Amino acid sequence: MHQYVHNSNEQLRKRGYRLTPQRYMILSVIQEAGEHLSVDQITERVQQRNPYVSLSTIYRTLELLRELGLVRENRLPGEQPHYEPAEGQAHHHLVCRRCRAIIHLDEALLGNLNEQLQEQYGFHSLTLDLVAAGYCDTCWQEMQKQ
Amino acid sequence: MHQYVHNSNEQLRKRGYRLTPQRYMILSVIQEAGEHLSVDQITERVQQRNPYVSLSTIYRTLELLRELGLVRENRLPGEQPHYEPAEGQAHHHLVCRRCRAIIHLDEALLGNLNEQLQEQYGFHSLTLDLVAAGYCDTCWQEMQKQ
DNA sequence: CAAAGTATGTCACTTTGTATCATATTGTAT
DNA sequence: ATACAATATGATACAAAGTGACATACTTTG
Repeated sequence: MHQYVHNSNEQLRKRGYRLTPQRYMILSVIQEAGEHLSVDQITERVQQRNPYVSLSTIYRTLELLRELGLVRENRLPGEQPHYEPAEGQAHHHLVCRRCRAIIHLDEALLGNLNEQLQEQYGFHSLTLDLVAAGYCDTCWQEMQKQ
Repeated sequence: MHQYVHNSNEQLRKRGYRLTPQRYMILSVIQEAGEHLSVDQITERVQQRNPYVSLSTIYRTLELLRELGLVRENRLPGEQPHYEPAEGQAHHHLVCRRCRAIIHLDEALLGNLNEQLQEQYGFHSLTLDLVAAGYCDTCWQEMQKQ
């Protein structure tokens, strides 16, 4: 079992939940994808392994994993929600409001902001997601023409 | 006309759009609310002024204003999308994954990151939205007990 | 005024997400 | 090992959120 799934198992059990085959599949799918996945994509890939996993389970599981901080839920403006493993502490996106291009930014972008916020507000196990929305240069030029 | 709505009018016309009564009402409602509003709340308040404004128009308008960068669309995990005037350059939230409490953070939190990103990636009129998700101290304590 | 471009309202529809509940699985105590 | 409680799933129906198509209306321009 991969470290991420293994660790997820512990997190689940600590809170009285179980790592069922369905949850295992969902975690694996999210872990193995190199990119963030939509509910649709997750469903598709899970059902390739076992077509009888129900949509309810997928929604319930994603909600649970989100609450436990095991998956990160990205909700960029004008996009479906996407899910990815919450392995790092941060994941940042630069988005064009016009063409909707998405650029992933460096995790380390915000320095030690994480620790700062935890201290200042008494929060725990923080993850940071920055959404920077603007116009890419191409779209900007297009817009100026009009 | 308030400065924000006035400026929105210019932005719209520059791109060949009009500030119709419906758009004016929607902008005003968003501007006058001290907090960010859901589609529901916006609809309710707009229809108090004129009950014949249709839902389609509200969705279409929000999408347009978002694309023009006149309203900011916040999509926090486990929350409905919320809208607020995009007057400042940034708006940051600290969210508890368990009780879903939301704390608004200082606009200036990220320093000159805005300018940095614009230069580095050639983006224009950037707005930054940081979502910091974790557990508030109360929830954290609760969770440890189990 | 006429024509073109822009915007709205209505309604049907799709998509996305939720609630309920019977059934199944797992964990715990005896 | 068995019985019981707790947890999890699948199915179905349902609710909520959002979209598309199109006829009508309003503005702008000439």
